[in-house]
Amino acid sequence: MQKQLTRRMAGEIVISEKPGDTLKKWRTIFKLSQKNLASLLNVKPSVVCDFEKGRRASPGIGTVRKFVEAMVEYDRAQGGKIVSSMFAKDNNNAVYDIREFNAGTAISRLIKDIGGEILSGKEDILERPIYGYTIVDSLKAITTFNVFGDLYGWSNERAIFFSGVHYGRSPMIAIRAHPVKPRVVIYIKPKTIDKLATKLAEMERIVLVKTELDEEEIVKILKKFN
Amino acid sequence: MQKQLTRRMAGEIVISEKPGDTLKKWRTIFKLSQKNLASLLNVKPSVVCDFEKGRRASPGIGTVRKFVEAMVEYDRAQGGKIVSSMFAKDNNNAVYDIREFNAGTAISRLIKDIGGEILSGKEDILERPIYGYTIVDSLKAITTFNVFGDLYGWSNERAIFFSGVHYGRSPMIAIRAHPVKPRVVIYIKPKTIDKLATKLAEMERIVLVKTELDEEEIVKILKKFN
DNA sequence: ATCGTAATTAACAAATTGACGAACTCAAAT
DNA sequence: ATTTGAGTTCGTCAATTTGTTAATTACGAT
Repeated sequence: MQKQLTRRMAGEIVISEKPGDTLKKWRTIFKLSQKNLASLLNVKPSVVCDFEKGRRASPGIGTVRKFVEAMVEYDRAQGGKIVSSMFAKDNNNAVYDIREFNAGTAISRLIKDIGGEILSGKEDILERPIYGYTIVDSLKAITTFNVFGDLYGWSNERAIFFSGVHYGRSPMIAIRAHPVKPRVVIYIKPKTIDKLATKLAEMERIVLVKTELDEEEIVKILKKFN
Repeated sequence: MQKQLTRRMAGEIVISEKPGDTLKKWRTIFKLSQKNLASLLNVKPSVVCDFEKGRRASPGIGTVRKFVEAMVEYDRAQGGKIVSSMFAKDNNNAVYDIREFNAGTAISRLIKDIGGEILSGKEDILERPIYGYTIVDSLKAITTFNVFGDLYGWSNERAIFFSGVHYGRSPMIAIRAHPVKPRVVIYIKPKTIDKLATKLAEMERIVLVKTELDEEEIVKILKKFN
């Protein structure tokens, strides 16, 4: 479990636009001051600061490893609270399923196969292809920070399924606010549909659909797509 | 999805005992020669080799980032086959089961619990911890291209179970050829054991074991491990 | 107003990286 | 028998990193 986390942290730091910021993020998650962390690493606090501020553009992997391992080891010595909470969070992840298709699939076919009802979307868009989908719990998606980064696979030409939808306002507002838009939004068993939701969908030229199938059934059907 | 993979690759490289070997593992997964990769990176092939061979103890994260991003980007330009196959766990039926442990488990305990018989492996290795296992059908593993990417989960410190083993030559040869090695190889109900298999295991310092339990029973037992 | 703590910045020496190119091994192919 | 391709090894050197010390800023709590 620790090893898994160190890998994830390291990967995140390496790929981050601003490795220093990511480093800092983790340090604060582990509730360490620069001084504390520095002493764990047997270096002066200014070194920690230099890395966080990006003054060293490309630190060595040895440095990164030392940093993440020191933090995880420190937590373990304290009882491993942070690390295990990290994995607890992972279990109630907002993303129920995410997949890419190998070939494009027409939107109309997807809708037909899942027995969807179109709430908004002109016919000319319906034959456009999509290349994947994401199923998210709408509430968790909004409360969990950062999910939006993970919502889109490598193609934005995709469908996003929202479960736990009441009126469908919040998900569409979130999409409206986000710079990258999906082609299709599908509400899973919504209670009712707010007018604003369809209006926003029209403005964004997004196909809005509702279905009465649950997540499990949808995944089963979409397994056939490739 | 690409980003997820780049992070995972980067994390694996950074935390690896031998970053160079891990780098090489990924290069081979992406079916690139050193020359190919070098040209993607606008460097000379010897540079790639130096990193794979670990000439630099602690390469910068910029280097790691360049490497993994170049590979993923290359794959994307080719249609994204490798990356998407990485995420398609379901249609790869060569893998019967794959799991990570939360804590390390001594090799000796694993062997005892599954009633394994040690064919090769010195005592000093038996107390080493492993962090997960993979059960694969040996024939399918070899005929299906790409499995080797999926064989290793998060940790290389793992056991690999092979089912459908005749003499146990091919699986060991495959392991011999692959840059990243498991700690333990377990043959499920082999007919007989070829001498070459044990010899290769010794050369690689891999614990080679056979068991008469079938896949189902093994999974049941390993469920208790965490 | 000042104290203490946390964080930032600058200047600097020693060590290491990142890249090249030339020479080399080892199979496999011509 | 030689050529080609893939990979390895290593001397070299500019650029960068790693770490130190010391000075500076920022900010709550006295």
